[in-house]
Amino acid sequence: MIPLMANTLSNPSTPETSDSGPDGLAESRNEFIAHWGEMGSSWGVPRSMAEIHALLYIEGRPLCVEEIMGRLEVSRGTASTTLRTLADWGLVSRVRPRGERREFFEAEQDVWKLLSLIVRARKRRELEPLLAGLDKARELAGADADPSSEAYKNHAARLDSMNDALKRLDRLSDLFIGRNGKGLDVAVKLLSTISGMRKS
Amino acid sequence: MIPLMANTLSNPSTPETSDSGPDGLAESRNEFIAHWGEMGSSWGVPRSMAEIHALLYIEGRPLCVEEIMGRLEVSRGTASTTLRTLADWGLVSRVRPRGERREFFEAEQDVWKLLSLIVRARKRRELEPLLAGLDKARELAGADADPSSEAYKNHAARLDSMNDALKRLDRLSDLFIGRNGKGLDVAVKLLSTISGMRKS
DNA sequence: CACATGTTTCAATGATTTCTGAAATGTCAG
DNA sequence: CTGACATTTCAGAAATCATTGAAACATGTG
Repeated sequence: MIPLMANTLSNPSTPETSDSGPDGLAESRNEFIAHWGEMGSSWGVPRSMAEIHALLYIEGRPLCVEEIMGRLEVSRGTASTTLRTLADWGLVSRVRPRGERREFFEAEQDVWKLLSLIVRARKRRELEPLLAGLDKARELAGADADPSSEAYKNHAARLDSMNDALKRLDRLSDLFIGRNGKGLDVAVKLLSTISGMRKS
Repeated sequence: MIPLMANTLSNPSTPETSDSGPDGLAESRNEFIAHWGEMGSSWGVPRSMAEIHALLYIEGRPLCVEEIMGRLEVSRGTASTTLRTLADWGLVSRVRPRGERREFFEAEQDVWKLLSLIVRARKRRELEPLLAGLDKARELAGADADPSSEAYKNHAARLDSMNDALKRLDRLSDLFIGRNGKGLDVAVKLLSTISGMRKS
């Protein structure tokens, strides 16, 4: 909710974060990274991709590849590939400080925008192909079956109700994606109020 | 980057009619099973678990283990383990026809109920642990840091906004789960109307 | 009880995904 | 163009995850 974009782009070559002893902040960051990585891996996202993202998010400042590699103990190859993917998903952006040869990476800091980017990516890569697959299944069903048989009608009804539900989810995710990563905030707030008026 | 997957299920030879059985329904079922399996595997669900579920859903009738094994070419062990998991998630139920020794399995046919069961399971197994993890990270942050430092405040704000967003998602999923798999339908309808009222 | 039938478990195996590291490629300043 | 540095790529290695198959277990039956 609070704009956290106060990044210290000014002097990226000088590590300005604390490097002193036992640091609660560092512990806390590690905890966050570990949990985010865990979650990622149970949702089909490579653990180190989730970890790299978590690191960039929780640091809140642009990091170079070397720093990421060192912090998470991943290879250059993994870092490069993963950062490209994260950039493709729109979750991190590339930054080139003036007079700096290296590339830096910075994670989106607005959490709702973040979630909406994730939803958008998964919708496109998984939900939509599935819907297309259902259409194909629908066609195949009609190919040579007797359209008046019970079996056909039941089967078609199953495909249709699945299709219907997933199309609604698709629309729901459109809502989530929202125009400017803000409409979604509104939507969820509204939803919260709805939960109170449930009567069942 | 995206591996091509062989489709193990549908092996559509020539659409020649009047052979042994060019059954449009069967083709259609295979198509559905293949796509559902595909989706499952990109969401962290073992392909064969998704396939078994798809088979039970699309057949719409109780099947015994033998039939499942034969249809999807999986081992007895996989079938048993997977069916137990599906039953734990509430997605399939065990059925024992009278005078029948074998156990039969039947998938939930109400799609919204189905989705709400999935949401419920993932919420409990993944979202809630993550929220607990964030709490822990929050504590660690307070351990020895200077609570008035900029670094501390920014870090805490990041954890908080993440926590806040995920808690809302959690509540949103409660709404989805609804009482009897019906309140959720209402929720989605309401959501649809919301999408119309925001233009930005 | 002994048997027949059906189910579960789990170590071993197999398959797939992810990661590494070094070579190839790109970029830029002089 | 050359050299210094940065990034990407990708074949193979490693790690992870899913599956098998057979033995152990369960349950009902004569």
